[in-house]
Amino acid sequence: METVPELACPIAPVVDLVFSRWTTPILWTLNEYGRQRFVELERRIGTITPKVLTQRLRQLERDGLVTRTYHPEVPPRVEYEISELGRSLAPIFHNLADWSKRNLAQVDEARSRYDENN
Amino acid sequence: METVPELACPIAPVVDLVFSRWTTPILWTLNEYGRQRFVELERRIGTITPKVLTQRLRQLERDGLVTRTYHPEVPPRVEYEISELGRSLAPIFHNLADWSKRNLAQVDEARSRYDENN
DNA sequence: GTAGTCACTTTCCTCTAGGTACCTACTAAC
DNA sequence: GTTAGTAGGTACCTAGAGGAAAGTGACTAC
Repeated sequence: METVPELACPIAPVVDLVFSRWTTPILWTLNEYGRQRFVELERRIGTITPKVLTQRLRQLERDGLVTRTYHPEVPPRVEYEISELGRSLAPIFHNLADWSKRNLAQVDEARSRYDENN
Repeated sequence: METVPELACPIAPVVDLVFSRWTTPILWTLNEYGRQRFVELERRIGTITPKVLTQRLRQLERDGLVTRTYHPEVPPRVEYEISELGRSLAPIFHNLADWSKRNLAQVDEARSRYDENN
């Protein structure tokens, strides 16, 4: 009998790692469009603020899912790339996209049904 | 060029659905231990409060991932069960557990390396 | 007549993630 | 000399999620 929530659910740590706020769009974009600069990420994701993007990128770098390359030029140039470890998540992302395609409509139906009956 | 974050990342909706706070432990527990009552869930998950458990269960029921059965007895008895739609997520959970087993150590190593170099 | 069980509900409170806005150094270009 | 551009950093503020604690209703057992 464990009181620690991590042990009640073995995937809790990886969920924290991969599916915390903003990390999915960042990893997805890096995986989809390859190595790119800070502003490119910012524009592609669209609604993220630079402060939060920096925070999340630092965290992902620390976790070894993203590689940061700093070029000391003027103006400065920094490139972000998904690491090999990060790329190993691609099949899971693919599975999720697949599940989404197949079942998201059922979720919408369930919601409509639930809302009709209050 | 889309500014909507959902379109920048096709799996954003399913991430919101499945990996928002507390939903993973709940779904995992229901999938692992089968149909069970409110208090059983509460005890197994351990640190969740009744208020939040109710909220999350309602949401999962609305999304069609969980089935709720109310028995009008005294004291009242309510049973929760994972739905077929919910069960279709099991392979994804399995993949995550698998990835976790294989790669979580590398994440720890990456963190140690990062923290050493400040 | 009081305590206990269950599945919540309600009220109040805290805490922190995230947003806004502004600042930084450095140089080129106008 | 001022404007632009990059990759952030910093200070301040707010909304909302979530926790704590107590209440509820209906019945039973003691």
